[in-house]
This record gives sequence, C-alpha cells and structure tokens, in this order.
Amino acid sequence: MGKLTEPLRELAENECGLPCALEAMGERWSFMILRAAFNGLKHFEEMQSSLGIARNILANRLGRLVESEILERQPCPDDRRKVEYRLTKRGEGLLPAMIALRQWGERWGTGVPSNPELCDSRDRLPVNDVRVHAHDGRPLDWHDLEWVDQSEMIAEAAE
Amino acid sequence: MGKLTEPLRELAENECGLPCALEAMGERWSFMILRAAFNGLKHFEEMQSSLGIARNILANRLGRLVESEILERQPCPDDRRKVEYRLTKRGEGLLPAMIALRQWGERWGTGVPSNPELCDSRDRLPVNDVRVHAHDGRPLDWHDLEWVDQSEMIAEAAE
DNA sequence: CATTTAGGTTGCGAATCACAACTTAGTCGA
DNA sequence: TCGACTAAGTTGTGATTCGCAACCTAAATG
Repeated sequence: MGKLTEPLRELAENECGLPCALEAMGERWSFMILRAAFNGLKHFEEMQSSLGIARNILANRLGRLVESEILERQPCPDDRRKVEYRLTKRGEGLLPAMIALRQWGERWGTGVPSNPELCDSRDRLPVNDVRVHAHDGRPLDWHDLEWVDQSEMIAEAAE
Repeated sequence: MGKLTEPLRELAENECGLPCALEAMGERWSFMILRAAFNGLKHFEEMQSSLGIARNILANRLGRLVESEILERQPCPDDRRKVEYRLTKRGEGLLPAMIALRQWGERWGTGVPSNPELCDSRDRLPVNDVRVHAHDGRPLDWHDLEWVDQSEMIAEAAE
C-alpha cells in the first residue's frame, strides 16, 4: 500500500469511503451508542444510564444516527411514552468495524484479558481476530495491499 | 448478541476494549491521519496539504498518536528540518478497523463504485469484505454472536 | 547572507460538549 | 380522578475543543 503513483494516491485519498463513514460515526459517543445497540439496548433512558452520557448529547447522537439510517426510531405501541431505537441493516454493517476496534483496544490497550469474550453462539468458541483477507481467504497485512485502478485492469485483460 | 444476563451485560459494556480504542482514535481527524500514514505519507507538510487539516490540529493529533504509540516520531538524519512519522506495529494493527470503516462507507455511503480498489498485491484481485469470522472461519453476523464468560466455560469443561 | 522550507506555536472567534434544571406527554396506583 | 412517577426529550450556561490565520525558529538552499 506504499506503491502509489501520484494520480492514484490522489484518488485513493479523496474517493474513499472513510470520510463518509466518519461523517456518520466520527463524533464522540457514536460508537459507544452503536455498541449499546448491538448489546440489545433499545431505549433512551437505558442508554443514558448505561453510558453515562449527557441527555442532550445522547438525543443529538440518536437523531444523527437515525438520520444516517444506522438506527431506526419507532414509538412503542404498548407504552406510548417509550421509543425504540433499532439497528438497521446499514447499522448492522458496522459490526466488523466495531469489533475490529474493540479487538484492537483489547489487544493493545490495558492488556486486559477481555472477559466475557465474544463467541460464536453455535459452539461458544471465541471468534477470530478481524482481519483483511484476500480474494481466496489468505489473511493480508499492510504490505500485501495495493491500490489497483479497475479501468486499467480491464485494459490489461483486453490485451 | 442480544442474549445477555444482566451481570454479563455490565461486564460486556464496561470491560470492553472499545472505550480504550476510542480514546486513541476517537477524535476528529485521527482516522484520516492514520489513513494517510497507511498510504505512505510520512511528513507534517505532506499530511497537512493532503488532508487540508489545520496545522495546530494536525500537530495536536500527531502528538497524541505518538503518545498512544500508534505513530513513531523520528527526526530525519539527512535533512534535520524534517521529521518522519511512521506506523508502529500497534498502528498497523488498526488496519482491519480502518478498512472495515472504509468498506462500510463505500458500501452504504454515496454508492460510489470505489476506484481504485484495494487489492492483494500478489494477484491484484480485490480483497474480501472485512467480516467477523468464527473460530473455524465461517463468517458470522450479529445474531450469531454471544458473550461467553470464560470462567464459566472452564467450569463447564470440568464437569 | 537573503530566501525558502519544515514543523511547529499562538491568538481568537465559532462550534461543540457537559452538567443541571425544566418540560411535555403518557402511565400507574389508590 | 388525581397525584406521583416515568420516558424522552429541550433549554440555559459555562468549559472545551475546532478551525483559521498569523507568527516563529531552526535548518537548508542559492
């Protein structure tokens, strides 16, 4: 991933999904709220007391997450005071990013052995570390990566 | 991951690597600076002009990333004005999280087809989507996950 | 020796955060 | 049916942080 010609580097940096992801999830608390949602918390008061976040900030973040369609806001029919915030498919798509971050924090953070551990519910064995994998499943590191212009690939294939 | 008994839920939320990861990477620009580092940018001015970030903010972030030992700050011997910021192993460990975020942004963001594409340099084929995998390699989704208390597992195994 | 470059620092107004108090609508128990 | 309580916010206020521009210092360059 160090082998960039100049025009490619420009593209790689500007036409990248990262800024877009950060626009939705880059603010303080957003990831903590997402984690709470993954852990099954659905209500404002639940999240507020669990996270210890200020109420106005929580209201603002929930609003933004709903706007980004990461959460879905639905008033409860049985108790009309309550509101349910539920993960959308888009929100569920953030699972790998969240777990990768969490695992990094556990690996390189305080060195806590992390208990309870995240497991496959089928066999209750711990999940693998989240990694980048090649097309054929080989795990890849930074130096195995490269930016490839797909239009060039098509041109090459045509030769 | 919704099947938490109350004490387990407490643990899962408080004894979690996520807050620790966010302490290091949760501020605005941190991930963009990390991406720049992965793309081979090493110098202050390079990053500043590439990212369009304010100089004081960049200085502050680089300082924090060095403090967190995600980047390493080394004065260049050949030109003693220059300073090199290099990824540490700890910093490289953030690759999966960054790629996962980037892929999410590409998938759910503007819908841009993302060109150039991140590829395995060995065969120049696009990498897989970053996912959570079980111990045996099966890809897992949110509902396949569960928190397991390892001390309980040991107790169970002893039976 | 004057100019340019690299990597910052400083000052200041604008935006965001955090804490507490208040509000509004709906529920519950007597 | 009425007072107490709960859920989900909103408002006000001070403390932080952000972003921009200008400035600074040491080193290289011509």
